[in-house]
Amino acid sequence: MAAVKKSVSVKDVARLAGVSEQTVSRTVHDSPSVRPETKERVRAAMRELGYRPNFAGRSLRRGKFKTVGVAMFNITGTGNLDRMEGFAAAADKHGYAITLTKVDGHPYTLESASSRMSALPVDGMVVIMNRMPADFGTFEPLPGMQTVLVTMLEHPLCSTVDNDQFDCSRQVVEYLLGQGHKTVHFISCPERSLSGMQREEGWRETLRAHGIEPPRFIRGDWTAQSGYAAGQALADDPTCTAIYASNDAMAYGCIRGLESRGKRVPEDVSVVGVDDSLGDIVPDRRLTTVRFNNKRVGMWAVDKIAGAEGVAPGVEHMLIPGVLVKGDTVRDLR
Amino acid sequence: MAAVKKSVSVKDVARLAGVSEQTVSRTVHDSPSVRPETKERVRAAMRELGYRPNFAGRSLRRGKFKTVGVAMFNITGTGNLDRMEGFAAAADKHGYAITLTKVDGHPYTLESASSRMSALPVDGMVVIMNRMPADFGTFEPLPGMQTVLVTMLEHPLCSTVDNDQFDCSRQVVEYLLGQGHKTVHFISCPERSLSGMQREEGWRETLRAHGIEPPRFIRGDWTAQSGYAAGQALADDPTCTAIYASNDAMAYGCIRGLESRGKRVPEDVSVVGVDDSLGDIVPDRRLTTVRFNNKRVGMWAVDKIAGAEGVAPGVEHMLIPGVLVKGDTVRDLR
DNA sequence: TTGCACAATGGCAACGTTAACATTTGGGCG
DNA sequence: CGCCCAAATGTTAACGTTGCCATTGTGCAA
Repeated sequence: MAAVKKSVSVKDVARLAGVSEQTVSRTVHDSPSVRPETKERVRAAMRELGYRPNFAGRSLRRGKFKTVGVAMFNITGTGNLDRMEGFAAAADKHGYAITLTKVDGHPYTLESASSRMSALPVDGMVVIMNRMPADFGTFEPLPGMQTVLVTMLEHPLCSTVDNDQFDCSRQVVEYLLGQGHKTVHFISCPERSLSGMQREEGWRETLRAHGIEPPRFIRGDWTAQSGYAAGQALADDPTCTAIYASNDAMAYGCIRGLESRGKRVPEDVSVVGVDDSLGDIVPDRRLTTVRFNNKRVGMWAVDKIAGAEGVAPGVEHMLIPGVLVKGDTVRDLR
Repeated sequence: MAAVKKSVSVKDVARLAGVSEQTVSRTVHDSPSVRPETKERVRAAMRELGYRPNFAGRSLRRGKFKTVGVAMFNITGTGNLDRMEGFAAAADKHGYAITLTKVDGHPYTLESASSRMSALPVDGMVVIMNRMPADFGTFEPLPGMQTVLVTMLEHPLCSTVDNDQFDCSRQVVEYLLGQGHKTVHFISCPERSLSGMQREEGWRETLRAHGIEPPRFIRGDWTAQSGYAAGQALADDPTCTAIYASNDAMAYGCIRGLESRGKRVPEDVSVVGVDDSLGDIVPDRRLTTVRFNNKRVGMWAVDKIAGAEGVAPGVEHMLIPGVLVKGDTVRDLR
């Protein structure tokens, strides 16, 4: 029969097995200094009572939680699922767990994420930044709580990791220029998006680095509808032979918008997106796009915390490049 | 200066503020029986030392963790992000946190999810089931650990919650029949998917309930490519005036496949999908589809655990219906 | 036979917090 | 002036685990 007591402790197991609490503890940790037959007796007692180690007692004793906290201002967001996959994979590897917390974005500060985490059982924390927190410059992580920010911006006190948005734009623009296009038009995104702004900057800077003055760009809102409108607007521009859209949805919308005005892709205009999110959704085309490795971003963040294991860890900044995936929406003009 | 000691405890604060540890504890919990000026003195000490309550000590004392564990076999999956949004929202409401764990799917058993959670600081757990676990019938939740399964199947010992997949198909089929279609063709999904199988069953049963023998259906693989092939195959079938696809990607692929064979949607054939996932991705169409409320599914699961608060909670089964979203891909034949 | 090394196990204390109970203090009232 | 009550604060113990050190038992060499 199961025990009546709420929770079974080492003490109960010890009593039943006729050994000391210490021997039970040693058995739990499979210490070599317990005789096999004793171990078996203890294990039998554990099974009979349904013993499972109490996390609180254990971490109180050890002073470690073996858990990494993840603070998100928005749970729903492109790439978050892959990042979580990375968090979970890295945590698993180190025997850690992940504690997830939604942080209210009013105000949008690192401080609010940090204080939200402070009373939770975590050894370190990861903050996913979508926008620019008001206190980014002045924020100090909690003492003893290693804090990793998921952002392309560098922080003096916190390690950071993110997709390399700037490099993403560089790859796209240089690829298109390499195909003989004289310039690259751009469909941007809402200004509040940090990663989008970095893509925009990468586009502009790369063109300039090749001596090309960036043309006027269109600001979309991430949706295919806005890409569609942009495509229609750009269809009449004779200088426009290549379009780079901030994400795949806008790129696809743009293609349809161009087609609605009689332009063909890629024969008349080349189009490139970002995210590689349409592979299973658009059946008759293979969009040229950039695939990020968000899982790796997530793994890096958790590795940084769980892998440190007491070593005083320095602040590091990691950028993970995306991969250009060539589809059938770009034409070689050469 | 910050303290040199690793962690600051109530004892340190008490010493600095010149009060007892108990008074510090009372201040932390804002007890009315501490004089305001004393409280202020204690708070000043806490600030100076950078005190933050130790989770392990607290839950050891209380015997509660205020945390719900979520076990997933696959992190990446349609709707998981929305479900997590729901988990986090409900947890927040009750002052709980969420601990996320990836469970190895070999073997794919509830037991492995359960034992993975058993040593973590959680008061209850949620398991997201994508497939049928080998031990579904025999599984017993850990004593004292309330377990909620996210699945449409009912379990004798665990509460369950999920989208109502059966009702989803019923809504779609009855809507199409109501528009005057004589039958509804179906594009299914891989057999291992529980929710997909339930959609298939709902399609079949609803047709039969209307005295219609279900036509042969095509098994897709969730991708637009498979939907495209299905659309091409169905284009030549004169009895096919309405197609119901197991998800939006296949529905969209199907539309393009039909169009590639000269059929127009909805003039010649009506098409309906499931998930409402293409709203921001397909610019020039509004697919008729079913929108599920995964956030509500997630909230229900966590509410069930965090809202119970010691009350011995009965086993409940909850199905959350989706909403049919009417787009422009269905024609009224009447 | 004694001494010694080593294997196996036990006793104790401490981690940080807080519920329950105990004590002190001050004020009002007869 | 003494009594009692309530407000404010203090003391103690316990939650479950495990590191450290002590103790016991066993076999072997001297």
